[in-house]
This record gives sequence, structure tokens and C-alpha cells, in this order.
Amino acid sequence: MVKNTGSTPRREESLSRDKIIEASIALLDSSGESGLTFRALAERLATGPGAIYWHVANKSDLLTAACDAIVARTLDAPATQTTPKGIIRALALAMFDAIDAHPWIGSALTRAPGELPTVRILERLGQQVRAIGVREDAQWATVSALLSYILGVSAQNAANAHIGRERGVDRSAFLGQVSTMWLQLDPDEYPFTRSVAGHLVMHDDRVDFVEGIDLILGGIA
Amino acid sequence: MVKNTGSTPRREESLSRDKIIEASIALLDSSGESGLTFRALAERLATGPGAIYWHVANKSDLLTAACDAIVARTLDAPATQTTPKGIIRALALAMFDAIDAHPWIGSALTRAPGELPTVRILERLGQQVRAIGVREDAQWATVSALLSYILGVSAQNAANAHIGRERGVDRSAFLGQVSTMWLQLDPDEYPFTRSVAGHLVMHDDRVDFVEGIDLILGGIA
DNA sequence: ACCTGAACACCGTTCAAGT
DNA sequence: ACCTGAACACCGTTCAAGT
Repeated sequence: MVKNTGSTPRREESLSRDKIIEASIALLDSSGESGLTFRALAERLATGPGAIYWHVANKSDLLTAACDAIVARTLDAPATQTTPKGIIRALALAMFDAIDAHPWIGSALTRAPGELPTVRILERLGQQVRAIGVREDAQWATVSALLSYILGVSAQNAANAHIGRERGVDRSAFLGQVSTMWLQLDPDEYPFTRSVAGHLVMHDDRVDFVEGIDLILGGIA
Repeated sequence: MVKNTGSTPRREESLSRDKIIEASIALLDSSGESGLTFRALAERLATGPGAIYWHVANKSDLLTAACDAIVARTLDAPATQTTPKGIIRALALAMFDAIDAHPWIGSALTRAPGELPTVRILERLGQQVRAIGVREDAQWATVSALLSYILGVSAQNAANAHIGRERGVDRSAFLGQVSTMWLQLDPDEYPFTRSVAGHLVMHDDRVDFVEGIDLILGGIA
């Protein structure tokens, strides 16, 4: 049995980067993006706001770290698909569901370009695009289109959830509000928007999302 | 000549929603998203912060209004293309350039889903997708894919510009930093990301962007 | 009807001081 | 090495009071 070599025995409840990130995720999940506050976090961790800065550079660092923890977990799920396109589809859906469960990662993802969370997704997509057999010089464009699309949907879903929370209604009720807003637009100026307003309330986001992925995948072949 | 019918002659410099929005755009263009402050705005307009609230509901309202002003101007440019796909391409490029000139609209766009600025783009895209001859029940999926992709790229470009500004470097210098970061990743875990790191510095964002649009348009036919 | 500006209730971040 | 908590320099928003 290893004895504690230091003089001051470490408490089990001592602060750590991981513990701060876990607490941040809990806070973000329960109270949204505006719920993540150094003061609220400090209270939850039974410490002062300054203590957190010992383990974390700043708020943006904290947010991307929390985001990365979720993304890493999400991508770690074992692949049940076997074809490259199937894996891409599954991967995209896994991200969609993760953002549905943690809307705040949608905005966190887009706010930290080139950072670890985005790179994780980029890499996974890239490996499958290679497996499809896309020519070397076209790989970047393909992967970056997929990534932009996924991030675009993510950000919009996050925004939907955010505004829904603000108005105290759930996601589908919010879409209902948007739909009635669209129906009040000028018929001459906004014919298309009015024509899809009805579809907006009934549609399944998840299905539409994969259709978009398939559209891009279809453009490859 | 029409006489002023009211008793108090209106000053020419009196506050108005439009004047507030113009001042906001100037502030956002010169100092970024964090530069838009009710206090800074009040100073620029030679008034108090409270006065602004008479013409504008809150900061989010102000930001979407400023965003909408830019989007409306951008989409008002006369179409030089004649084919539906050509118009879509031109429209997407116009948005790309607008976001390049005013990076803050990237995040403003995604933060106000279903609002006027997004609907303007949606409508334009929708009309052209109809013109292509996409079946009624597939129109929504197509348009929403295009929109999500455009918004996704927008948000990322905005984020790139934002971080670049924070670090005091320009856009391409920032991409250079990301590129060297990617080259330091583990070769076994991140082969694809490393292989495209070089491409990241040399590529033309604008060209890549249209390639993505074409990929989606290709998936339609 | 429209504007003023002080006041309220917050923020992220820093830093001397403690252990 | 790590933590504390007061203090700094801000925010968005409100609202009594003015014209």
C-alpha cells in the first residue's frame, strides 16, 4: 500500500479540471448556456470563483472543454454500420442526438473552430470519405461540406432550444410559433416560406437532417 | 412647402430606430460583436442608454435588426445569373462575401432562427429550388440543407474572424496557427486531419464554399 | 411621446493574502 | 501548489423624473 508521500493529505473532494468540467456540464444541461457562471460553478463546487482559474484558463476554455467531453463520449460509441456512408450517417445522427440532449454544444462547437471537438468530428468524417474512395484533392471539400452542414444544423437546433427555453415553451411549441409567424408573411413576397410553414410543424428534424447528409453524399458519386 | 404641423419642431438629429441600427452596424463593423454595447451606442448617438430602449426592445432585437439590414441589402443586388442553380450559387456567394465583410452577422444569423433575416434567404433559395423542378415534397429538405450549409459556413467564418481579432492576427494568419496545431496531432489518431493541414493554409475559402453548394446541388439531380 | 441618467443586479477576471 | 474572496471594470435593463 502506497503511503501519501506529501505532508498534506489530499482530500478526496479536492478540485480538479475534470470535476470542474463535470459540474459545468451539469450546470449547462440544467440551466442552459447562461447558467454557466463562475459564481454558480463555484457555489456548486463549494469554493470561490478564483479557485477555478487555477485549473481552467477562462470561460471559453471551460466551454470548449465541456463540449469536447460530450463530443468525445458521443464519437466513442461503437460503430454498428459497416459501409463508409453508413458510418457517416450514423456519426451525423449521433451528433444530432447529442446536440438534442445538450443544446449548448451546438454553439460551443461553432465558436471554437479548429479546436479539439471539431477536429474529432473532422477526422472521423475524413477517414470515411477516404474509405469511399474520393480523390485526394477532393477530400477536403467533401469533408468540409459535411462538417459545415452538421455544424450548421447544430447551431440552429441549439438556437431553437435556447429561444424555446427563453419563452418557456418546448421545441415543437416554438416551431409552432415560427410556423404561424411565417403564415402571416406577405403572400406575394414570401410564397415559398408560406408554403412550407405547415411542413415545419409536422416534420421530423432528425429525418430531414439525414436527408441533407444523403444529399451531400449523393453529390459525391 | 409643408409646414411642420406639430408644436415642437423635430430636430433633424432626433433618435430613430434606423439611426440606432446604422450606428450599431458601424460599431459592430469596427469593434466586433463585443463592441456593441448600449453605453457605447448611447455615446455615439449622444444620448443615454435608456433612450435606446424606446426604439428597440432589447439587445437581441437590435442585433437581428442590424443583421437583417445587411442581409436585405445583400439580397437586393440584381441577379446576373439566369439559371436557377446559377442564381443559387450567386446568392450563396453574396452571403459569403457579406459575412466576410461583416463577420458578426454570421453568429447573429444562427442566433435568430425563423426570424426575418433567415427567412429572406430561405425564400430566395426556395423559389430557385422550385424553379429547378424539385418535387413539392422534397423542396423543404433541399432548401433546408442549403440553408443549414450556408449558415454553418457563416458561423465558422464569423468564429474564425472573431478569434483572429482576439489574437490580433488576420484571418489567414489564424488559419496558419490552426494548421500548425493540426500538424502536432498524433499521427496514428489523426491521419486525415494532418493530411489536410497543409491544404488549410493555401486553400481559397470562397472556392471551397461553392464546391459545397455544388455538391448539394449535384445531389438534387 | 420621447429622452435622461442614476441605480439594480448581475457578469468575467485578477490578485493579495492565506494554507 | 492550491485555494479564498474581496475588488475592479464592466455588462443589459429598468424606471422615476424630466421636457
